[in-house]
Amino acid sequence: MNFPVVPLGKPRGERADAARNREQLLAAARAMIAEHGTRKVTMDALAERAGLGKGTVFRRFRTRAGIFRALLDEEERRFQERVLSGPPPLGPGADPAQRLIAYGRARIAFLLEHHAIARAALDRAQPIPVGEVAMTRPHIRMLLGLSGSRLPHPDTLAVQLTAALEGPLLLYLSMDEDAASPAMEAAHPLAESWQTLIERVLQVDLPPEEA
Amino acid sequence: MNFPVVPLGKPRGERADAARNREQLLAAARAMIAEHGTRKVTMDALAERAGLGKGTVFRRFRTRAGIFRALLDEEERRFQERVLSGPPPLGPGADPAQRLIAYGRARIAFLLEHHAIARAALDRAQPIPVGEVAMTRPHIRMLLGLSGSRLPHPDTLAVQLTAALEGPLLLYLSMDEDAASPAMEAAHPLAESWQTLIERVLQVDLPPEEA
DNA sequence: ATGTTAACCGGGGTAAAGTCCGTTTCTCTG
DNA sequence: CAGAGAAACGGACTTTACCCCGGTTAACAT
Repeated sequence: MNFPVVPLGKPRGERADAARNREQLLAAARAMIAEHGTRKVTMDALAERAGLGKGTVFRRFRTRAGIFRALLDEEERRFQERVLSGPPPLGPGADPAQRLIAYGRARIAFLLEHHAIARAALDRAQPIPVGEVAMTRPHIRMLLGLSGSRLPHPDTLAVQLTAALEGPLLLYLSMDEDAASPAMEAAHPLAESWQTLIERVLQVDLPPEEA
Repeated sequence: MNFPVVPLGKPRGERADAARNREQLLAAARAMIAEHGTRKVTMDALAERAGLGKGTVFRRFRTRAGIFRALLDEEERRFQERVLSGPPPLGPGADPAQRLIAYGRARIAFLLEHHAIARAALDRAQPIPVGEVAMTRPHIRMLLGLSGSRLPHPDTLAVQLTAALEGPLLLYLSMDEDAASPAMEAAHPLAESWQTLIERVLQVDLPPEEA
């Protein structure tokens, strides 16, 4: 009697065909976005392009926003790695204030780069499942805690700082579709302003040390 | 050769029937929201309830979100009046820091009260037309200017503070549909936290003077 | 190998947003 | 008051997100 593969632990592994199809769908979505922007990524078109049925697309991603969330998740994982184990000041090692500032800069760049996808990943039906696609709030929360600054409601403040960082790019800034050079112009003041915000909230005063 | 109608001046006043119908539509929408929540306000149902055709609904409001924007605009106007000409510290008269804090408190209460409509007014197709439905950003911008605090990028900072104030309620907090008592619980720390934010950004320190 | 089962596949079906265009209604002028 | 022109109306039409269900297939145990 030989032991079966993976006796338990996971309820069940993803089936091989399913995995293959998911890759095909994500690849097709990426291609369609590159060609025509997010607007043209319809469920029918995506299914046809990937050579699959419509039902399959919905089983994999639940909703249209889900596709973009999945796409974003990949990038997000890379980003998260840089934050969790990359070099300081983004990664561990620097002091909390500097890490917050560095995080803000990096996050703004990230959101700018994936702006179209990030917006399409929003689903007005449900609020953003904080901490799933977004690591921002818990990370900010942690750094606030490490900072040693006495803050009355750090959890709530973390929510508000998260909104201050991501909201402008998700909600308020226009920048529709093109946004190549105007993006860079918008990024700079946002990052500067974020630094000011952090310095004042943590009551530190770092000299402007740019790269 | 006689001159055509309305040489110039106004493009044209709104036609009487149009005005009447708009009122009917808004009233119907309000009733439907009160009865079944925003989810059940569909364009077809709204048209039927108001005794009008669907085309009419779309001409008036362009999009589904437009209905809720219109609804919100009315409340917003009332709110705006309190801010622009009401008693201090919300209205003019108090010092900028206190007004910012008061504005935040009032705004949080406002968004809490109209949470469902505000969320339904979001349109992921277009970003928020800043300054149209929302007076928040310009108001914050003005008060930052009046505060005398030297801030590097006040315009951008105003955007971020706006997001910090409105984002949590629009984007991140769940609170779906019911939110009567949990709402009040959520409101308090948000307001406290907003006060901290402002105090630190403006580098003032107001003693906790509660009502 | 092979039976069992749970997950997957596909495509046709529904509901709701948004568009079009022929028809009706208003309003202004003479 | 009559008539012209502009604006508003209405509802059928199109598009698209999302559901459903019968048939199929991969994974596992024996």
